[in-house]
Amino acid sequence: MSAAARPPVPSTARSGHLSYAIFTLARAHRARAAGMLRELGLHPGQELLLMQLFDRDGQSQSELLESAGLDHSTVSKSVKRMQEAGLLTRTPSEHDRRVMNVHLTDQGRALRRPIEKMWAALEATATEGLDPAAVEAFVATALAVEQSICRSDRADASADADGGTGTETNRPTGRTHRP
Amino acid sequence: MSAAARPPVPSTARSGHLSYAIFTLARAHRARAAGMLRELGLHPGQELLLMQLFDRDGQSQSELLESAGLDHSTVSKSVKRMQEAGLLTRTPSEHDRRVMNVHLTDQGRALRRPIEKMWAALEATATEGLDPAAVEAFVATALAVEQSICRSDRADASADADGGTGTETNRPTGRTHRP
DNA sequence: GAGATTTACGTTGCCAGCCACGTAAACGTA
DNA sequence: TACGTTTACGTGGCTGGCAACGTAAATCTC
Repeated sequence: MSAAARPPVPSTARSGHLSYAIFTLARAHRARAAGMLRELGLHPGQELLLMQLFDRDGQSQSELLESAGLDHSTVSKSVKRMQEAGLLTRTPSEHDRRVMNVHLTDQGRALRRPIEKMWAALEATATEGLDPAAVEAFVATALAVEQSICRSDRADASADADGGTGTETNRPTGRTHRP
Repeated sequence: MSAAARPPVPSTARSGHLSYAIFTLARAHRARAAGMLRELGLHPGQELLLMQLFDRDGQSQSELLESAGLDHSTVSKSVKRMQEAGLLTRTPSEHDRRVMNVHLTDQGRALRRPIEKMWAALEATATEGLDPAAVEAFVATALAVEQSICRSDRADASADADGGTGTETNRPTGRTHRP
């Protein structure tokens, strides 16, 4: 836990210290968030779904995964567990018998304020002793980086026409994308 | 894939847009890295262990988890899988029969250049069209935020004298079965 | 209207990651 | 020497997350 104080940057990553910074920062941030969420009885990731439901209760799972940016199987499993925990309910839609509408229970709704407080505390911790202008600049750059990555992601998907795989070292599953 | 273009920030997270930016950026970055690693036959996280071994081959697992910042069980399992994949070997130490020294195989060593290229490509993608000064400022702020979080983490750990939390809503920590 | 396609979920399998428990070995102290 | 403590691992259990397959239902196409 205390080892993260001085991250010994591997030389292989030295050519990409921005990427490495993102990685280590995200890890520390995630660990801190996980610790705070644990006090609320939540697992990391669940608070995102709840926040989406706070904004719009009764979303379908597909809307939920779109707004939260998750995989549908992740949402399916998480929602199931949160239902068993009594945080929300799943009711089949009347108009479309495929969709499941997710509604908060009172118990789930009761978590809104604690989550808000947790989130604010996390933000206060993160921005402690920082110039607000630096924070704004950071957020702006973060957004730009994220958009660059997404843009490159789309470009990579469209340039995926080549069928050459040739990668059989491990088995991170065969590469299957592209409709 | 197209959904990630415009992240609909939940209102509950609006009080902490730096945290939210970290979260979404890390997700995009991680997804991009995972896609590139897949072409190398690696799973996300494994490249960090390899990079540590590139710098110092023959580390013990405890040194490895310290330098990579991971849990010992994670390292134990990942190393085991990577051993089965032929990337490295685990040999018991002679002086201390508890420790396992991890050495790269030729196959693992052969991944150094591809990982370097992958890392550089990822960095190029991330910093595409960005002012180098903005990148430097971003990295500096990221480091400051990370240190703030770690500092608060230590403070929280020392103030952990009270054991009873009273939260039995879910069960985020152990407590799998009642003691 | 029959068949193909798309959509919305469910489910499984696998991996990363953390926590907790357990074990063997080294170490420390009485 | 005996015994408790620390260290280094291994393992099981649980969750988050993604890929892939499967199913039911809505929709499109002919």
